[in-house]
Amino acid sequence: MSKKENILTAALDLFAKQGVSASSTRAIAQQAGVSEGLIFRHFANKEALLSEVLKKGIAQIEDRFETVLQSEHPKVVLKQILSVPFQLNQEEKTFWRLLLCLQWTDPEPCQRVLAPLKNRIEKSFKFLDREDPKIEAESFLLFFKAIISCILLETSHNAFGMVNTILNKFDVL
Amino acid sequence: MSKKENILTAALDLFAKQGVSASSTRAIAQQAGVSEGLIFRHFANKEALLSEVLKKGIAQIEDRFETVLQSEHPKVVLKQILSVPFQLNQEEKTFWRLLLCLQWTDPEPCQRVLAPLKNRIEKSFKFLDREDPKIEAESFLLFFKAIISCILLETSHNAFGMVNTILNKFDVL
Amino acid sequence: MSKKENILTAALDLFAKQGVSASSTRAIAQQAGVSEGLIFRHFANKEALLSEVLKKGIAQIEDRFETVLQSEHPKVVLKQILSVPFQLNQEEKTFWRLLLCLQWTDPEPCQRVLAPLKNRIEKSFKFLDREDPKIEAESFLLFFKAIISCILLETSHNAFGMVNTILNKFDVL
Amino acid sequence: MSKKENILTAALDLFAKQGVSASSTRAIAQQAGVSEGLIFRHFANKEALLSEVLKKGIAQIEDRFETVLQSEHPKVVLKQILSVPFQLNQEEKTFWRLLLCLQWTDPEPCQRVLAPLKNRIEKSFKFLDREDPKIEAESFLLFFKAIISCILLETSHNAFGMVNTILNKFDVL
DNA sequence: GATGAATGAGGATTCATTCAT
DNA sequence: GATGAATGAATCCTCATTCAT
Repeated sequence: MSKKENILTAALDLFAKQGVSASSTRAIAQQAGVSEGLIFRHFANKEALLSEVLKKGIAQIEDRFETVLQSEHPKVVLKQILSVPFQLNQEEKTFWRLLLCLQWTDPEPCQRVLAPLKNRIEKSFKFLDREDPKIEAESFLLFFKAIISCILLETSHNAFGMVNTILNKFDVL
Repeated sequence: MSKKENILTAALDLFAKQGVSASSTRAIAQQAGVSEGLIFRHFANKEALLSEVLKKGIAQIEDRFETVLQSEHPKVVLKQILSVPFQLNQEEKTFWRLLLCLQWTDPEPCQRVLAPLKNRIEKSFKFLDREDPKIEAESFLLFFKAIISCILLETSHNAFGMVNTILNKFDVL
Repeated sequence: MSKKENILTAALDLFAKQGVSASSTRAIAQQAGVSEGLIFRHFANKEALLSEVLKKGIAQIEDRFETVLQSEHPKVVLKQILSVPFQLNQEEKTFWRLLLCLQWTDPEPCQRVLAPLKNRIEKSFKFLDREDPKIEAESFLLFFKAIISCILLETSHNAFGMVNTILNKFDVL
Repeated sequence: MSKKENILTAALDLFAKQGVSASSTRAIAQQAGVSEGLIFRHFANKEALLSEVLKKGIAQIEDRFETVLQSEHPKVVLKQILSVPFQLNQEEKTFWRLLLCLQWTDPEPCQRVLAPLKNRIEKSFKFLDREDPKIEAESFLLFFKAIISCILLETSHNAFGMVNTILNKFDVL
């Protein structure tokens, strides 16, 4: 792994764990095993570093969805979506944590990630001829975000049970 | 309003808007119209200030729930709970934002606030003789949090519609 | 004890223990059981407080010497002088500590206290017809200071033995 | 001279002149011709800076004694020891001032420096078959400290005369 | 006489960032 | 590409001191 990648990884990790402004460039450099100066050779400033972290993470998330959302069957798609939170690897989890934590300061990245998903969900509910597919979709997406939060925060022991309950209530099983 | 209260208000505001570590005591003092030193005459340090902000906010939230959860009717209770996000005044909104933003660093305060609510929800679903009231309750609570997030982040234009959808799906209308 | 005296006592104590600049007026007020503002009602500022502490302590020391230096016999006088370090009460010890600690910043108070003593010692050695009474006196005074330091710092277990050795060497037994 | 050494020199100087807590890091930086931040890149904190100042100074003092205490003759050794205060260069003087000033807050460094000296003195008096070499040694050491203080504080015009008087009284000429 | 709220300057320390090498 | 020394502004916090009560 190149040093630049080390920096990106360390930054993601610390940003997600402690928040952006609580993560000093010094701490990032240390965790990356790199001199502090090097950060600024690769990235114009801390903000640019955050941008690259986000860019990289968003790409990863889009990959994940691409592999998962290949079915044409609307119910399968919806089930697949709610299975995503259980398939995340460590890096993806960390990145989602960053997205969700960051949204209170800057909601844009999180929305950017969720926008295509929302379209896809809405399309699925339209396919299923629901009365109000827009609201169904919004609610479903809300739950998607909530389940990820729940898993990342380890709020519940039974996230999987909740997903089934919800799928049932949304009648997509 | 006493200067101490000014400080608490300004701190809540900035903490919620920018996060705790991005809110300098100087900025808090400025917004409170107070000298920076005064903060540390009233609070041992920034952390203690945060603690008091949380304490005050939690008390307010508990008040809100107390007035709202007086019905004995389980369905009424559940409906009332999901109506809370729409009744919040500005200060309550700000405090919820702080709680939800903070949970990624320190989940305890948010959990402390939600714990009694969860019990109440579970009791309601038991009353309603649901098959698995625990999971129902957890899912319902998840939505509660999600709806508040949604309102605070202004993610959707139709939070109210979603609440109705959810209430419907949970069969509590 | 009046509050003003409380302040003086607390100030002496802290000044002697931690040095003047390391002793905050807040700490002094606390230890005196008094509000911080009161210090500045009784003393113009911290420096004036120090002055009064010194004034009071110097008076005490002068009292001590007055009672001790009444003999006309030169050898008795010299022995009496070296007995003083063993007769100090707690407050006097504390004040000597302040004097000796302070002398590295401001040697004047210590010198003011020792000047009359030096004259007395010199007179005694003149009485004893020593060859160079001035030097004898200076050396003797040096020992006096050193013995007090030694007792206050608890550097030796046998300060008393040292005094006898010295008295012997100065041939005043 | 490297900037780190500049800082150490400036710190020694100010610590010795004004005491540790009265010497601000800003003042140290100014006198060292260096930014305040640099102090904390080289030393963890003010206390660590003091530690290094002490470490460096103690090494210098040990050097001084090593070159001076080479004789086997006990009387020569004792004379040499009392000659040390007159041979100190400016930096050594400053450091002794720090040691002696500091001992009222933290006696350890001064004792650490004097401990080996005390042993050496005691050994010398044993060689000379004195009745009570331990007490002789302690008294002699007391005088050594006192003479240094006297020179640093410029209390007397005739420190040299005193040393001869004492050497005489201790019968080591 | 006494308090406690209040201040603004200054305390140590950390920050993001630059630069010579 | 990579380092580590260096900076100055900003951090949280403490200081001596003032003032209304």
